[in-house]
Amino acid sequence: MEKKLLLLGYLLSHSMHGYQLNQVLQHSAGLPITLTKSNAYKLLGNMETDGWVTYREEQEGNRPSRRVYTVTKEGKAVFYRLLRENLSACPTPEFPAAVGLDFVHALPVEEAVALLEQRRQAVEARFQQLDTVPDEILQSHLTIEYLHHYYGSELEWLAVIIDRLQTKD
Amino acid sequence: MEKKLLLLGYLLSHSMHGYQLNQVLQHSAGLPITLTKSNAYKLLGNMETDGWVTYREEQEGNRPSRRVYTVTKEGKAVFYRLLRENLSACPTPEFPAAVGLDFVHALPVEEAVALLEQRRQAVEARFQQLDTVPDEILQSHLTIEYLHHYYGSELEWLAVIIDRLQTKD
DNA sequence: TAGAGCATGTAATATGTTACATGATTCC
DNA sequence: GGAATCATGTAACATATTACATGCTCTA
Repeated sequence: MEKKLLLLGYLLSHSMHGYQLNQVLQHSAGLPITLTKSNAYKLLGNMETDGWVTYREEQEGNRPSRRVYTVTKEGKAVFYRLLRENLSACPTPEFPAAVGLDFVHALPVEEAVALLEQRRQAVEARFQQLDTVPDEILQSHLTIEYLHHYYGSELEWLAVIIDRLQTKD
Repeated sequence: MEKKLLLLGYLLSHSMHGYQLNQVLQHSAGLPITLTKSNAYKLLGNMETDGWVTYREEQEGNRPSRRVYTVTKEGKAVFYRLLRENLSACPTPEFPAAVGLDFVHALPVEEAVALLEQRRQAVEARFQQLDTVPDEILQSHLTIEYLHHYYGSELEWLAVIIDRLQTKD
């Protein structure tokens, strides 16, 4: 449902066609969930069947025709319902990256440290990327600020853990 | 794959049957990913087919017989491969709960604040739960420490945001 | 004797990813 | 002339959840 909430939210502020949406989704590294191209198309199709959105066929010159989606009245109602649910509850986050942590001790300390150091760099890269987002965009996009905050605290934590592993050695 | 890594990791330290595993999974609120009962059974079945684990049928008294799973040599090799991958890379976390943040402004400020306040309490509850885990368990379970750290920083952030929304009013 | 616990699973459904298909247009 | 871009999607597969089925045992 969160993916539909995301789509409805975007479409409410600007009517868009699928391709355009995908560009938004791909180029912003600041998304809190994954949404792939083909899945976005499928979800748009589903929401259209359910009457949450409608589209009008549009064509610019001889370009392939495209479907510009607009949220219907029912869709808008659904959006508000989903939004309220999403804000008040706390759908549990998934941290696949944390699964290995419980088993670090299965590896020799130096190797574990080296691997985590690699990870630190990967996280650092993502953090930097979010760091370059201009302030005026940050203000209207709380999720980016959220992720920025998350990756920052992640980096701190990783440093602590790496350090702890090393000094225990 | 992370779920299989999780299962292999658990089974390497103690051979277990499915039911026992599920008890571990359910009662520890400190898991970084979701793993439901029927999915665990299915994954065990798959891993058995792939030769990563074997089981021996066991029976206590007249209780329903159970399958005690043990990791094979191949399974162990897979475990180490998955563990190295998991530690060095950083599979992106999913934050379904953050999706709504970008759209808070679609609601009247007071309502948004009230909803987020509700969320804060939900997060607080989870945090408290992790907070009661005794230190000796924390030490051998980095993921719990990880989640504890995460929910803590989440609470701080929520407080800041709620405050910001209110004072902008 | 009724209900909770033990122990396994299946069937139906939902959700999501990957790779592929199409065919025009624009840019180099 | 060839590659990238525009724009849509489908088919096959992978993954996961929900609800249900079974049948025994132990406890109140």
